[in-house]
Amino acid sequence: MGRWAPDARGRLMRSALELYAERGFDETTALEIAQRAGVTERTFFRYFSDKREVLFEGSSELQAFVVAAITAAPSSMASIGAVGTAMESAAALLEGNRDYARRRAAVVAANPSLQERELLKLATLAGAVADALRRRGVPDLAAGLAAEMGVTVFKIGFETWIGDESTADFAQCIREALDQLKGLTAGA
Amino acid sequence: MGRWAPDARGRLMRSALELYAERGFDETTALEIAQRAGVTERTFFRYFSDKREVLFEGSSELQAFVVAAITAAPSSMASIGAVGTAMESAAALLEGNRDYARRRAAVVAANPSLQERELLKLATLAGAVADALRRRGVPDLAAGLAAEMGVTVFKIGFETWIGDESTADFAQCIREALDQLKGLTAGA
DNA sequence: GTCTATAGTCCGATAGAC
DNA sequence: GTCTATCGGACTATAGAC
Repeated sequence: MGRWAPDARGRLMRSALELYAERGFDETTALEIAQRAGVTERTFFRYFSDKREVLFEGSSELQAFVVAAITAAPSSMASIGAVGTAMESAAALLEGNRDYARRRAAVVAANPSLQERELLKLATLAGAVADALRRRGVPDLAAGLAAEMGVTVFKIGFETWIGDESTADFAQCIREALDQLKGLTAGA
Repeated sequence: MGRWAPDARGRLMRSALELYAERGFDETTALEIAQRAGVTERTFFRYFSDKREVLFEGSSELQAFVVAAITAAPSSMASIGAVGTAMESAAALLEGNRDYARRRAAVVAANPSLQERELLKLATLAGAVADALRRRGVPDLAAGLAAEMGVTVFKIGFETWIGDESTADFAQCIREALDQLKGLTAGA
C-alpha cells in the first residue's frame, strides 16, 4: 500500500453524491466533499473541473460506446434504426445500476445547475451521434434530426426506467419510446 | 425625468451582449457591464439573477406564446400537428430579428455555460409543451415525446434560419425540419 | 499548496414617487 | 406616511493562477 489511500476519485464521487443528497448541492462545499473523502479541497479540483462534474463521470465512455455502435451498424441500416439500436446497447451499460441511477437522478432533479450540466452532456452526445451519422453518408439536416431523436428516446426511456411503476429493463423502455415516437409522426 | 435614466434593464442587456461579443463571456465582469450601462454592479444583480440570464430575456414570453398556441389548437388536431403549428407561429415573434439572433447565437456558441443555460430554457419549454398536451388529453409518454420533437424542430429550424446560406424565413425552416423528421421515422 | 479575482447574497441606507 | 428603485459595503465559496 502506498502513501495515500487508493481510489481518491471514487471516494470523492461517493462523498459528493452522499452530501448532495443529504443536504443539497448548493449547501455542500467542495471542502466538505474533500474532507469526507480524506483529501484536500485542492485535490477535489484536480480530479474534477467543478462541483457539478463529479456527478458525470463515465459520460464520455457512454458517448464513445454509442458512437462505436453506430459506426459498427450495417451500412444498409437506416439512420433511425442505427441510432435506436445504439441507444439500446448503451442502455446495457447502466442496466445493473438502477438504484444508483435513481439516487443520482433525484439529486440532479433537485438543482437547476445540475440539470444544465446534464443537458449539455446530452447535447454533446447528440452532436457526436450526428457526426457519426454524417460519416455514414447521412445528409446534414437528417443526421442532426436523427441524433436528436435518438437522445430523446434515451432520455425519455431513462425516465420511464427509473420511474416507480416500471419493472421493464432500460433497453425495453427505449424501444417503447421509439415505437411511440414513430406512431406519433406516422399518424394523420 | 426622474432621478435615474430610464430603461436600466435594456441598457444592461445591450451592454452585456456588446461586451460578451467584444471580449468573451468569461473575460467580462458584471461590474464592467454595469459601468457601461451607468449603474452599479449591485443593480445588475437586482435585474438578472446571474451573468447568463441577461441573454435570455423574453424566453418566458416565448414559452407562454407557444403554450397558448397549443391550447388554442382545434381539439381534433393531432399532437404533432398542434406542436408544429405552435412552433411555426412562435417563429413569427423572432422573424424580424435575424441579425440580432445571429449575434446572440455566436456569443452563446462560444461559451459552454451559456449553452447550458440555453439548453435549460429549451428543456423548460419542452416541459411546458408536454403539460399543455396532457391538458388536451394526450397520454403522458406521448406528450413528452411530442414536446421533445417540437423543441427539436424549433432548435434545428433556428440553426438553419441563422445559417449563412439560408434565405428562408424561420417558419419555413421549422416546417422543413418537421417534414424531414417525419420522413426519417416513416421510412423502413 | 497558497493566493486572488469575482460571482452572487445579505443587510441596511437613501432618494424620489404617490 | 408607503412603495419602489438604486446604492454601498461586507461577506462566502468557487475556480483559476502562480
